[in-house]
This record gives sequence, C-alpha cells and structure tokens, in this order.
Amino acid sequence: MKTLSIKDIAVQANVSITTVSFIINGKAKEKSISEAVIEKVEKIIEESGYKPNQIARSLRTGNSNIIGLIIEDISNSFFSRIARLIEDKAYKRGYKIIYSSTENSVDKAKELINMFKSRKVDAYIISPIKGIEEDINMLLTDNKPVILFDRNLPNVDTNYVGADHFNASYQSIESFIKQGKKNIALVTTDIDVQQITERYDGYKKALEDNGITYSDDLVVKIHFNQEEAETISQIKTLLESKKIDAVLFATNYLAISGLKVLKQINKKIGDEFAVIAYDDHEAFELHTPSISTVQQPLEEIAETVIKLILSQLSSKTKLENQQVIIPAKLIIRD
Amino acid sequence: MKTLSIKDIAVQANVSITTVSFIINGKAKEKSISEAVIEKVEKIIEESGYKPNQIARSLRTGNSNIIGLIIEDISNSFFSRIARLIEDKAYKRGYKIIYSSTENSVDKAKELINMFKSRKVDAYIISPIKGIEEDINMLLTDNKPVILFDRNLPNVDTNYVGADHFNASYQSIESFIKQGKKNIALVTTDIDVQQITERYDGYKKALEDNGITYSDDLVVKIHFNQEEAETISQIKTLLESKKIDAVLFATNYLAISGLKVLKQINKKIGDEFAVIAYDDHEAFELHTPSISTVQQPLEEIAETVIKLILSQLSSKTKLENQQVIIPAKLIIRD
DNA sequence: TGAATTTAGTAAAACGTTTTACGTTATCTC
DNA sequence: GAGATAACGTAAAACGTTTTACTAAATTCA
Repeated sequence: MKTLSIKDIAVQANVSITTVSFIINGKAKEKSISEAVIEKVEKIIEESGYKPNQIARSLRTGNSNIIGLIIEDISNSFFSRIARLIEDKAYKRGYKIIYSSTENSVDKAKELINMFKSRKVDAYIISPIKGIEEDINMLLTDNKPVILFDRNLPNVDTNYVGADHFNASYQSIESFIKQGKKNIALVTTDIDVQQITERYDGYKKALEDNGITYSDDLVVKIHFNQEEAETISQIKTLLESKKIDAVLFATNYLAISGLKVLKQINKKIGDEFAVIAYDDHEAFELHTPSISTVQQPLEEIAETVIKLILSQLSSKTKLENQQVIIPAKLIIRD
Repeated sequence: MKTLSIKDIAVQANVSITTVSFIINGKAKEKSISEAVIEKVEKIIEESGYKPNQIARSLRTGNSNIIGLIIEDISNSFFSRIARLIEDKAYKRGYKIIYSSTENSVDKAKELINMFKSRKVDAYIISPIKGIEEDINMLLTDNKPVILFDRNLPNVDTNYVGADHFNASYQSIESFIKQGKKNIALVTTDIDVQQITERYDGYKKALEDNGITYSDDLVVKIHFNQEEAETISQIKTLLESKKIDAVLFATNYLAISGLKVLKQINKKIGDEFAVIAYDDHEAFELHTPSISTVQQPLEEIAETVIKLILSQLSSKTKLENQQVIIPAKLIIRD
C-alpha cells in the first residue's frame, strides 16, 4: 500500500497540488480559494486519512518542528524529570523533542549536535559540557536558538537557565554551621562543569565567611564515569577515617552511594552527624531519617526554557540573550 | 553562511554530484571511481566539514536511521533506565532514538504513532496501551518493524519482549506464604494492560494454589492519573484498617507511595509485616529495612529489543515474529 | 463601456539527496 | 584490427512538499 501524497489528493479532488497545499496550511482564505473547493478537499483528506510527509516539508521549508534536547544522562532522575516536563510543554505547542544523552563525552556531544543539525532541528536545549563551545557557537552563527540549562559555558554568548547553585550550596553549609557542625565534608565529582564548581565555591565561601578553615582532606572528588563500587569505597574511606560531623553531597547519585556507605558502616544520621543531598530524589524523603536536600525548581526551569525557545522561534529578529537564575530551595527534613 | 550541499563539493572537486554521492556512500569501488578522484573528494569533504542533509536523504530513500520509542512516562525510572540502555545500544549501531511519553492516553499514543510515521522512522519500539491495536496493525501492513515491550497486546501479531510478570508475582506471593503470611494484600493500578493483569493473576493463583481464599477487600486498584495525595489516602485506608500481614505493590511508584504511608502511620516492616515491590528502585535498597523487590532484567530486555529490531531492519524478508519472555528476579532483602 | 481590480486558481521551480540508465574511452581477445 | 568488455564517470529523474509568479474570468468603477 503506497502511502498517499498530496498529489493523490489533488487528483482525486480535481484541483492542483498548489491548491491542496494552501488548504492544508490554512492559507486558503488568504489565497482566495472558494469555500466549495476547501470543503471538497478537506473532506477527501479526512476520508483518506492523508497525512503530510514531514520529511518533504522539512526539506522544503528548512525547519522541522523538532527541538533537540541534549542532556547528560536520561536515566538520572533529575534529567528525566526535566525531560518529561519539557516534552510536555513543547508538545502542547506543537513541537516534538528528540533527546540524547552525552554521557559526559565531548565526542558524543559533538556527534549529537551534528546529527541534530543534519536533521534540521529548529532549536537546541543543551545541558553542556566543556569542549563543545565552538560547536555551539556555530549553531548560533546559523541563527538557531540555543538554550543552555543546568550549566553554563563561560565562552558562549547565548541563553541560560539554571538554579542558583552557589547560593544553594552556601546556604546548605551555613545551615550545618548553625547546627554547630565544624568538620563539614563535601562529596562532589571531578567533571569540570559550571554547576559543579559553583557548588564547590559555595561550600568554600560559606566556610570562610564563618571562620572555618577549608581543608582539602574534607573534599572528595569522584571520577564521573567509574563503577559505583569504586565510588562507594572512596566515600567509605572519607566517612570512616575522619571525625566528620556533616556532609554535603553535590549530586543525587553521589548521595545515594553515600547513603549506602552509611548503611554499610552503620553510621547513623542524627544529632552527631548531618547530611544534605543536592537534587531531590524519592529515596531521600523515604529514608529513615529523611534526608535534607537542595531542591531544584524543575517546573520553573522547564517552563522558562520552553518560553525562551518559543519566543525566539516566533520572533523574526534576534532577541536579547537572557540569563535566568532561579533560586533553589533547601528542604530541611526531620 | 549557507550550509554546504553535495553540489558545492561536486563543483569544488570538479566532478559530478553522482560521483560525490557514490563516494559518500561507500559505493565508489563498486561503481569504479578511481582512487585519485576518491581521495580528492574525500579531502574536500574533510576540509569543508560537509555533512549530508539527512532530511533530503530520508526523502529520497524513505528511511531515516531513526527508531521511534513510545513509552508511558520517561520520568518513571523503569522507563528512563530502559530508554537509556536502548539509546545506547541503538547509537552504537548508527541509529538514533526519538522518544515520547504517552501518559497512558490513547489519543496521545495515536498522535505519536502518526508523527513518527510522517517522519518516516524505520522501526517502532512501543510499550503499548489498549486502543491502539489498529494503528499498530497499520504499521505492520506498511512492513515496518514493531517491537512491543513490557506489555503485550493480544490482538496484534508482532514481536514482544517482556518479563514473566505472572510468575514473578506468583513467586512473590509464595514467598510471603512460606513466611507464614495469611492476609496478603495487593496494591495495583486500574489500567488495563497486560503486564498489570498478569501480576494480578499471579497473585490470585498463588493464593488459590496454597489454599488461601482470595478476597476483594485485600486488593486496591489505584486510578492511574490521580494525584499522589489521593493515592496515599487510599493506601492508608487499606493498611490501617485491615489485619494485613503482607503487601505486594504492583509498580515501583505505588510502592513509593506505600512506603510513605507506612512512615506516616508508623507501621514497621519486619516479622509481623512484609512488603515486596515490583520494579526495583534506588529507594528500596536504601530503605530501612531494605525492601524486597521484583527486578526486571532491564539489560536483557533492552538488548533483546535492539537485537530483534536490527535483525528485522537488515533482513529483506519478513521474519518470523518472536515472543521473548524473560524471567524476572525476586530479590529478597534483609 | 472599457480599464482596473478582485477572485479563483495553477505551473513550475526549488529544497538536497540517491539511483537508474546511459555515454565515453581504453583495454582485451581472437 | 574489429568487436566485446571493462573502467570511469555523468545526466536526469525521483522523493513530496512549499511558494513564487503567473493567468483567466468575473466584478467593480467612473
């Protein structure tokens, strides 16, 4: 069964292809097609179930109604929740999402950008990594809307939406200090992206401002792509050997590993020892005791990203770039 | 900056478009293009950074190297983990994934299938819902490979990959019974999909086989799209009022809500009261005490799905449909 | 009434590829 | 040395749309 084309409809309705095209695209009035013809054609389209070939459309118009979403890892709940929200909102406005995970590999990220480019996606939503600045700049010279989120790139001049990582981290540490904690550790990753370094900077600054000397011994940087067993053993070393009385985990998956360690070594969270995790996770609320977390405003981030994209897509002229920083919320539990 | 086309390359190399096309597609040898020309053209392509326009390619060839993935909800960790695995494996074989969530809406599912169709995706991976049988059958008459996973549709004759939900459920209940439990509840959803009814049937059969009378009072079916607060209150009613000594939760998100209830009403899991959750979740291992779960073989499911897809895509003839049922694993914790 | 305008519609080019069918020359075979 | 084959390559159609520039008839206007 050959699939129908606009030509088949035209033949059946005994009008030209052009006329059908105008009707499909809602330009019938403007192009002064008579009511009678419009109805006839629409009826045929309806009955035959004809659907325009989007590929041909894209080839001709140069756009696709598709937005490309590039994230670190769709199986991380932070990203999958954001993806769902973005998908949802985009869908309501007639846009589809293609997504892919970079797994923090520069090569894969570059490849993804290329693939999206050759598929003519209309806009890009990227949670970027260092090393792809040039590729992004090429998109920008192509006049494609690009929104970075979660992490910013210093050398790229475009839109950015993200949480205020520095202050969230700062406040977390301050809350530890107010509880009288003195030996506050930080478990973070070694990937060199802005939102991670901000969390680190917030940690450091909060200590300084409160007269606590920063010590490298209390910070462990976990290698991104390693096995969880390795991560667990590194965190275990930290938590066992030191007289640490509080820990901030810089990502939710590090916190998960950390909680596993605490269970293994039977170290209890309570008055003697406090924990805060960055990025909420269902496990944290359920944990006994509940784990305090820094909640990113997912809904707001997604909404802002989509709003920026759409306003750019609908505007003829290049809009002013925007940097939207949304406060994160420290949720103290138990 | 206009983007380069194959024509620009041809002009620059002073050969025909055809020749460039043959070289790009590795048909140079076969079409007896000389080594010299090949090298020249490849050099120009390399230097200019030319990338073929996939849209034009798709229009001409009728396929896209894209696989469409339709799932219930990308923010559910079961699906996001499967998606990540599938994406990964597809990517290694040169295929990209477009995904979208149905949110269990028949209309949205139909729309998605249409959109994928008009984008000429090469194959479909679908975690289906009732009501889209006809749409899927149309894909099949179009000779597109379709793999259903997680849930099967009785009236659709195609490939299926999923876990053995009936037995997993049966075994869970049996393990309760072996522990001496008598009043075993089931918390499930009201969506009418195969993998959910199988879990229900396994529950019922295990009770029967062990001489325990089934009671409707011990089963609560949660409406799919409702607010979590509502869900929690329904589960609370169940767990508070009955002398229940064990519960099987039929999905991970129901189990999460259930655990929240237990925390609220301060009911402890232990010798007196046992819990098993379907589909693992990070929260379960961390929970105190750890929660036993039915683990689906994600890796195997993803691998099998991709294997089936690829063998169909590379085969000229229609292959025999396969139904792959993979055992799930009951993990008893603590 | 005849020029101008409006109404109703169409032909054909263009988007960037792949692929079929064909055209030269050079080489081989006997 | 003539016919066949191989080597090297190309022109042009086709994929299914959108859009520009156009035409022919009907209506309006003064």
